[in-house]
Amino acid sequence: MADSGSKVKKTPFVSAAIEKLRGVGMRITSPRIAILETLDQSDLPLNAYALQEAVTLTGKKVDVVSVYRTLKVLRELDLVHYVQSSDGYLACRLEGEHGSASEMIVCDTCGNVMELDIDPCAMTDLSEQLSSLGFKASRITIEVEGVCKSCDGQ
Amino acid sequence: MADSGSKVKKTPFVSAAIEKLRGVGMRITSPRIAILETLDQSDLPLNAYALQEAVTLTGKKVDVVSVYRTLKVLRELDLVHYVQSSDGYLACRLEGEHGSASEMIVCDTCGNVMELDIDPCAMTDLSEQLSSLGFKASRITIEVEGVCKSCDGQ
DNA sequence: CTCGCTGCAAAAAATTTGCACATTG
DNA sequence: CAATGTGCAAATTTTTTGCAGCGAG
Repeated sequence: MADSGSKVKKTPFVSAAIEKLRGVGMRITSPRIAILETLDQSDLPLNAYALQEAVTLTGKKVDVVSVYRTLKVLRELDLVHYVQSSDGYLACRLEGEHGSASEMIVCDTCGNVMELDIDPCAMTDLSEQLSSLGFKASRITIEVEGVCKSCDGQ
Repeated sequence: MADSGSKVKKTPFVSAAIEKLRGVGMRITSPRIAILETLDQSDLPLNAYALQEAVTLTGKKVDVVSVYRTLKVLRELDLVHYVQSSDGYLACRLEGEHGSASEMIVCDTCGNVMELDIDPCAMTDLSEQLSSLGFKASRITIEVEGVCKSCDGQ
């Protein structure tokens, strides 16, 4: 019984993640589903302990160790992004579009993170410089900190 | 006596850093100089313990605690960049040019890091999207992982 | 059934804090 | 001299590891 809330229909992120896990031959377990769902419902990046706590609030229970192990897997599958400035992981909802690239803007005030949908490989100035250096990029991370529109008017 | 090696003339990075520290009213102490010089001579990013070890190799001695405290200061003054993929700090040699922006390419093979000299605020695609979102950026970090030219031919 | 995943206990590593003493400016 | 910064000890926090038992496929 690795069913989270029984016949709750999964969100796009969770179903995609499950597919991806299955595709790689990993098992779909209840702790993993709980973690995916919790990540999916969080606006803010969560680190291992915060994630465990958040899962606990939903009534389920996961060991921090499993959170660590699961986060490691999710990161490898590009299902979550690590957000440096918030020290936490965020569900990657644009998954599949830009491969292992992540571009996000993080509001220092409200902490909200928004993924950008620029393809970094297509960013003229950047890719130009990369190719002139003969550098073969395999992963690009762009993190912009600042103040978002709604927080701007204080 | 906060003189590192007596009358050794400081490299641009170290002198600039000292100036910046002085400008903010911070003291120029020997542990700090040792840390700055060690960072300056390292091609690879160093974390607190690696940095302490590296300083020790030069004959000087610093407590890890001081390394942590100093790194914190240097980070605040934008004198070092944190490199996510290597989990370490790197002397910021392009300092002053792009303010609190950092763009670097990290070779997964040799670990070398090179700073790019693109001004992210001028990256057309990026700044366009930021302004259309009404986001006021205060710090931009771009990290590109991949394989550098010299490592490419294996 | 079997192998992967989980929880628990515990070890190891990383980071922080308090405080007396040393040093810089 | 008066802050500031340093080292040392120790507390905390974070992350990793080993292993027996459960559960997904």
